Amino acid sequence: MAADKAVCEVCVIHRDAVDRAAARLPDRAAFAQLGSLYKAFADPTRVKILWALKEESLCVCDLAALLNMTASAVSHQLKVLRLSSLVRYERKGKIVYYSLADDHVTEILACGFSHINE
Amino acid sequence: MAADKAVCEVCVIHRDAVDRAAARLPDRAAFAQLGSLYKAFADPTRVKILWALKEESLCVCDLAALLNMTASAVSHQLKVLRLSSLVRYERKGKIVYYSLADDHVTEILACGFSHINE
DNA sequence: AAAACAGTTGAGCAGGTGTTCAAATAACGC
DNA sequence: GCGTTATTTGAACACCTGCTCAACTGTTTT
Repeated sequence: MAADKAVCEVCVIHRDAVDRAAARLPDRAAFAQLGSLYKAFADPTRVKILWALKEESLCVCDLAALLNMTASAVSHQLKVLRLSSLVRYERKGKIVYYSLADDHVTEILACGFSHINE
Repeated sequence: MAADKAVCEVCVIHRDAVDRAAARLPDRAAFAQLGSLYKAFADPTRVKILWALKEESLCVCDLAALLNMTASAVSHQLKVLRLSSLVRYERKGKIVYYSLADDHVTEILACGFSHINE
């Protein structure tokens, strides 16, 4: 909490409220994780991919055809989703099947969807 | 669905699965909205701001002190949150108080937090 | 082995993002 | 009015993102 820069220390209006807020804030790492998690959802292409995988597994070519994109572009986005642990994959011969990693993904999609439909 | 580009039409592996997925996908606009919504959450600074506002309203200076940032930087991020309708504000004299726009915001934060803590 | 196919990867590039800095706006006190 | 304080805004800048293209893994088939 040691502010080394000349931020706004003089003009803190509500010291007590700031202290209470500071007390209930999770640690720095949690916010980085939360930001990364939402960032993985923060692109229409990736949301489409996740939505498409809600009911059944699909391979990269299927997703490319569904989204009318190149397999390369889809693969790049799948890598992002893989690194965020939002999807899992299973290789069967030449074909790689992707599916959602867990129910949290569906849950977060549902959260967002209900918000934009309010 | 008319693919005008030479995407991957030849190599669609599971035509029926792709058709089913296409049938249950919301329209294009919904994905743009969903992407924008998650994008507003997709930054540690903004997540901190939202988290700080969960319990009580705070002014810009309070947030700047809490996050150890300049009021300008905080104001820029508050503008993003305002445009996404995630926060509301109320002016009282010189001071502008910010608070969360509705319960959906808290809900989406909770969704994400429970995911990273699994 | 070679060709064909599904998928991945890295470089490159246009476009977007987050902070800083300086200037502008808005409300209060003198 | 003038100065001070709280907040907003726009330009500038470094950094990050998402797509394309070409090259590369694997795996199957011939």
